[in-house]
Amino acid sequence: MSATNTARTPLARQVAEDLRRRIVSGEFAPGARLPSEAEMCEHYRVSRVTVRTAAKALESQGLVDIRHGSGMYVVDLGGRIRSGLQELRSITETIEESGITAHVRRVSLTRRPALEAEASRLDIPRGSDIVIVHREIFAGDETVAISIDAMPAHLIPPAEDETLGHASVFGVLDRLGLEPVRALAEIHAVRGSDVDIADDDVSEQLLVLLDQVHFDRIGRPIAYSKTYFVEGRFQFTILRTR
Amino acid sequence: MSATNTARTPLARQVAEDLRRRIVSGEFAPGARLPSEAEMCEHYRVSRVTVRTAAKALESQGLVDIRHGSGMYVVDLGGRIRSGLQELRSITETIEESGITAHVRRVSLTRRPALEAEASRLDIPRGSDIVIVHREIFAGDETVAISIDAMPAHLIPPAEDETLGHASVFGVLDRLGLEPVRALAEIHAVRGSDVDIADDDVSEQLLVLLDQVHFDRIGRPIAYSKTYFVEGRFQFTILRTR
DNA sequence: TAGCGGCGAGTTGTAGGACAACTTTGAGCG
DNA sequence: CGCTCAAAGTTGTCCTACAACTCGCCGCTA
Repeated sequence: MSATNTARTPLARQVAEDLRRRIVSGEFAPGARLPSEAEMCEHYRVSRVTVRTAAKALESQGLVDIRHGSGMYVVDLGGRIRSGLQELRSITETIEESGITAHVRRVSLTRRPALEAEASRLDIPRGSDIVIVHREIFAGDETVAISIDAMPAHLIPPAEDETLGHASVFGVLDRLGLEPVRALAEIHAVRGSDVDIADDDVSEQLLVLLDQVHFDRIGRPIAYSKTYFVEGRFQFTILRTR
Repeated sequence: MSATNTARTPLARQVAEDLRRRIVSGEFAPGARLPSEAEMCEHYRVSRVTVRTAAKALESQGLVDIRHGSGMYVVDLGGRIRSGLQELRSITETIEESGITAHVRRVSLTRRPALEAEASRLDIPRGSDIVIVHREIFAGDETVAISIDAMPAHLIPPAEDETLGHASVFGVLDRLGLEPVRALAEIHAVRGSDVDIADDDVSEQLLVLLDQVHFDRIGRPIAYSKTYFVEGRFQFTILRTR
């Protein structure tokens, strides 16, 4: 890393991401003290302001703890995972990180007019088309989750229909210049038998529904999704901070 | 607010909290541009470093959006709530904020030796005493949630037994100098009939279980709690950010 | 010798000024 | 009317300095 800002990503963000990578990679053990701000300035060849901005970002992510007069420490939550649902990343990615090797099967991809409720959630004219991707995520032969993703059709060129849904939906959105930066999620408990897309494997189970709307940087909704996790087969966590 | 730092809370934090208060109070509408950093410096009588630190904190809380060369804007999520579970605050407080006027009833307070699993979660010697508070939160005559809080008994002087659990447990912990700054939460879907503390009102319902461990600044577990939300009666949200 | 107190080095928090990078606006021109 | 571009405004980064806090070391004392 150098002080010359070749990319358009702010320096502080670059530093934060590298620091984050080094921490989760285990270069710094939980509870360990990180190098001082002065040392990091030398290492990254940036000013103290930049280092501090990066450090503060990691702190509010709950990754490190900054103590006045003492130093910066890697947060130790007793071996429990620290990357949780409060950080926006794809569901498949989240599941992978928990150590489960998951497979994704696209059940269907549909283009059809949006219902009233769908149009209102995506803030689009009622009756305009949306793209709906129905997927199943499983580990071995067990279903871990079922997901429904919906996006305004005008955002997705038909050429993408082939690829969309076989891997992360995020990847496709990124390629189209639609970067979701925020998502608002609700959580519900539902019976598998009450979910019409559930197959036999899950209809007897309880499900945790993660009901989300994704937004881009300027606050426009670009997708919504419903992810049904089969209770007990995959456990996500939420790190709450002050 | 003044530049003289009378309290021991850092200036940047004070500014962040006041700014936050002003935003949620509606002084700045969603989508509106906030005063520039320079203007805030004058208003709060602090340096730009402090203002920026506060602003960055609010940004990573998902409350504002800072755009290089343009300004700072209140995040607009289409009227949906923005204060979610990713921020650590008491459950009662969270419920109140959603507009529901909730009442708390303490069902019981018990001191007894910790079971194996409990001791391990709280990182205390097996068999040492813990304090268990069983509470019910309701709106009108409907049960909204049932909660179980457990803390190492040696942290709670018996004199507190009277008050503990009639309001927020956080308040008591604060007074004892035990400030929880992080919590790791798991979420489960459970049947009311499978929860032994459920009364008749909820035993027929589905419940969302929020299973948490609370930590202090240096990473010691100081409490764990299980909160059972009756599905459909109170909806919490999670704001996910990148 | 054990305990206490305080000094000092190291570290994070805040201040102020300067310039770079970026966005927005609007005046001027074809 | 639409385009270019200069200028003003705003956030990003750098530098230097000092305040506030933490922690270990060392000497003093009982």
